[in-house]
Amino acid sequence: MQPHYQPAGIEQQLQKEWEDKKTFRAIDVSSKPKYYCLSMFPYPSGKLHMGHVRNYTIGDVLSRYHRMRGFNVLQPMGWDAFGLPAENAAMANNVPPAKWTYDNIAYMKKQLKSLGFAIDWERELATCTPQYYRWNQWLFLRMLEKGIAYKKTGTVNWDPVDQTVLANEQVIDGRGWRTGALVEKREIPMYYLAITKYSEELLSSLDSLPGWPERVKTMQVNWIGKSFGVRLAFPYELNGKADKLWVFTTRADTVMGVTFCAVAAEHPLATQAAKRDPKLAAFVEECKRGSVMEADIATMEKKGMPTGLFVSHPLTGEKIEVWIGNYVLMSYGEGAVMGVPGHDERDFAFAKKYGLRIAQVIDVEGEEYSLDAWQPWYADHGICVHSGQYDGLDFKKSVEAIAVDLKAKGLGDKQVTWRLRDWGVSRQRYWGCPIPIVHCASCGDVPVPEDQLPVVLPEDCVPDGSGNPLNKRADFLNTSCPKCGKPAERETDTMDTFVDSSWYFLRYACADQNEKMVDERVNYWLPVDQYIGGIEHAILHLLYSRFWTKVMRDFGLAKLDEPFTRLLTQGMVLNEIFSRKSDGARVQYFNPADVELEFDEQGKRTGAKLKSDGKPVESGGIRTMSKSKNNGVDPQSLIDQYGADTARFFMMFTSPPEDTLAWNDDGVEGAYRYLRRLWKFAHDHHATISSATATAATTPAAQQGARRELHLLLQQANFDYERKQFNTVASAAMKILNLLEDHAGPAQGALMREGMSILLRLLSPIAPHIAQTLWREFGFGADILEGVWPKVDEAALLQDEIELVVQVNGKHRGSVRIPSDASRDDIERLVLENPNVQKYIAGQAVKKVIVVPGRLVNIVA
RNA sequence: GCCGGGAUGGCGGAAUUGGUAGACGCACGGGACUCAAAAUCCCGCGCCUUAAUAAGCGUGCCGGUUCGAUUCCGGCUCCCGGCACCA
Repeated sequence: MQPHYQPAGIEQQLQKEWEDKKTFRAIDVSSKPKYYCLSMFPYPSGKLHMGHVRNYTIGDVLSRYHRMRGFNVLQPMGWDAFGLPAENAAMANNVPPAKWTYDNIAYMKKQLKSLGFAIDWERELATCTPQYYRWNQWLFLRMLEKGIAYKKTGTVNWDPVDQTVLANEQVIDGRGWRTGALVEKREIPMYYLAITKYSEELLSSLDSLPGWPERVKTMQVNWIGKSFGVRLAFPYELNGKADKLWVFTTRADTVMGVTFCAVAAEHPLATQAAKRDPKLAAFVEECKRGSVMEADIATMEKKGMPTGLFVSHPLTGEKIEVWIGNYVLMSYGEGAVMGVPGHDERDFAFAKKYGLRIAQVIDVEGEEYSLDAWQPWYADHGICVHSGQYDGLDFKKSVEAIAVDLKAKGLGDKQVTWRLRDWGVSRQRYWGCPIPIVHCASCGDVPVPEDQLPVVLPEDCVPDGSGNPLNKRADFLNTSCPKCGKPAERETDTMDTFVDSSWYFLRYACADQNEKMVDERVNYWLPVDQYIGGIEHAILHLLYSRFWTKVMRDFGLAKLDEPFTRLLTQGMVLNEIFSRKSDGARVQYFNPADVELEFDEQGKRTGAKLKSDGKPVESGGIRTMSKSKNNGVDPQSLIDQYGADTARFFMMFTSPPEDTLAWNDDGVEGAYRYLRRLWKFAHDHHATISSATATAATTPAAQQGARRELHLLLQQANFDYERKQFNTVASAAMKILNLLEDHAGPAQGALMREGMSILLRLLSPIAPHIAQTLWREFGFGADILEGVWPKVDEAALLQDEIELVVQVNGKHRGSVRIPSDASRDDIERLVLENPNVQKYIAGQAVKKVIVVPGRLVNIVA
């Protein structure tokens, strides 16, 4: 045995052995219970980042732990390989996205292997290969047949200079990222998937997921946003024609307080009004500027203009003026809202700004209404006032009565609405899955017949930032109409990459299946028993995957209602952002590795400067690691310097999996030191440990305390493995080594051997290379993965005497040793006799004695 | 702005979920070993008064419930994630 810990050698050797023996190949059927452990697949951005290392180490710990617990484990890996960054890299380096992507995959795969993950690489997939994305196309066409996929117009960010559609990420402060031009909204035809048809089930089946974090389920519930309200109409007459302006409200009880209506700039009424008035036309144009992002719209200054058009209040007949409002979204509800400034904060601000009438129609007992300033209670449910026949009714009753009256007039009814919108999947981009549609002058939009799939994406295009290069590719573009045979053009939009990631977990079950999208093996492996990924995916990816799974179920492709039984949402890995404003407006970002921090004597931060020039840099907060802010940390140097086990052990030890982690590698040395100490201990006591035999019955009295400690630590580690709190598992492993070091020696061989065998197995999921190597060195067995998981010896935990904490009036005042079988009366007597207790009671009458068995006694005086 | 989450020593975090706050580790200080350094080992390490013992304060802030609150409730502050075309 080597006297010193040399991770590079043992790690490479074991990784090769695992590969040669196909140790982690998942068997499609087994008598063992199956455990499908899946980490979210990476986007091949170039190199692994810290978030990947964290994510895949958590997944690997769970996979190895369950394997040792007797499960048939599947842990696959693949590549979410389509996406925008490949096009950006292509523009920057003049390399086709395909080459860039495949090169990155090769490099990152090597990195993953060097971390020793127990992955079944035979099931690897990449979403940019036709073997994968042909099934996106196939299912899309089936959705089209069933009406789940359909076409309508949608709003996009438009860069007027580059003449191209921009992603939200490419809009910075309302301007195109490359041109700096003011971004415009533009309406274009797109394909949508009718996820809203599944709203009810997506909401209700969250209850069937006890293995999901409550916070994720809450976010999904709010996102789906089921609300009960009333859809109502304001009749009007325009150019001699009668029509109705429809709105939706969850606060029909406030309808008597309507003093205006507001419509979106894209609303037909706004369009008509703009034709009559150039000022309105200019305002409509202004509203159409800016990004389509909800966060931008919600925080921008609320502006409006009156159209001059009046509608009638559906209940009172009062004339109500229609405004155009920049805050009204065409894509939500009816594209129009009723304005109740008395009881809606946004409407209140709007009315104040434009001098519109504000009317109180709801009263809350004990509160005073004033028109001067908004009070939060104005938005509360209360009793109707100044509302004619509805006066005195509460929220529920007034909504009911108002809905009945509206219905009688044919001007509205109760309605359930959802915040969830249908999923727009068209992207005006090259590096994605082609939408399998042909546009024919005579037949219109014609689906590509199944036997002509896949529509293959040419892999040699280099985008230049001005639109989709597929539009310039004659060999892709030109085809013949599948219906009439005449020349026609292919659709050049590609699919949202969320489509690719919405079903890859099903494909892993049968990645070698080339005749079908999936086969019967999905019904063995699915649902995923444990899914692990970043909390940033709590809504979109997880919701789309749930939807897509339900569609596949309804098409008879898989027998499952939900794809992921248990979900672990890993916290983000953050790092500080350092920047400096250089000449002009451009901000320059510096990697934290190149920045030196300054501290005062108390260790408080006083400043930061760039190492290269010694001049100060500004801190821009602590955010998720990203290329654009240059605050990423490359994990490779960590692996190269310390080895995979140290990187893995440190990552697990430094923080619980679900916590946000502000990056700091100060503890890496400690993790490495621990593994070195473990190796040295194993080396120094090799003979003692190898030759000893242990049974509980033969533990000498002097060692019983240590053995009790050992089994308590095992108990805690088992508990923490089950609740997935791996930082304290690592901590238990450290405590066990501390314990063994305190009890080392030939006379304690049995204890050392038992302790070492427990320690190695506990450590094995986290630091598999060193655990496996030492396992063999001691002759515990050929493969620790086949070892039986250690069991707590309950007999070892028993003790004759226990220590009880003593409190007087809730304050800690010492402790007493008592026999572990002492009765309540005995305890009270012993404690009250205690001199220290007597001192603090100081003659006062004892009112109450609280005994928490095995823990403490509190004397209330 | 809306939705979700978080805040505990100089730092990462622990406290088996209402019962000894600060386990384990990092950093730091002191010592041993060494010609010296590294590595290693030993001791100390929340704040405050104290020579020590001992006491008081202390889990972002304000208030509440309780014999007892990091944990439960109400109200704030700051930070992080998401907001439908980053993935």
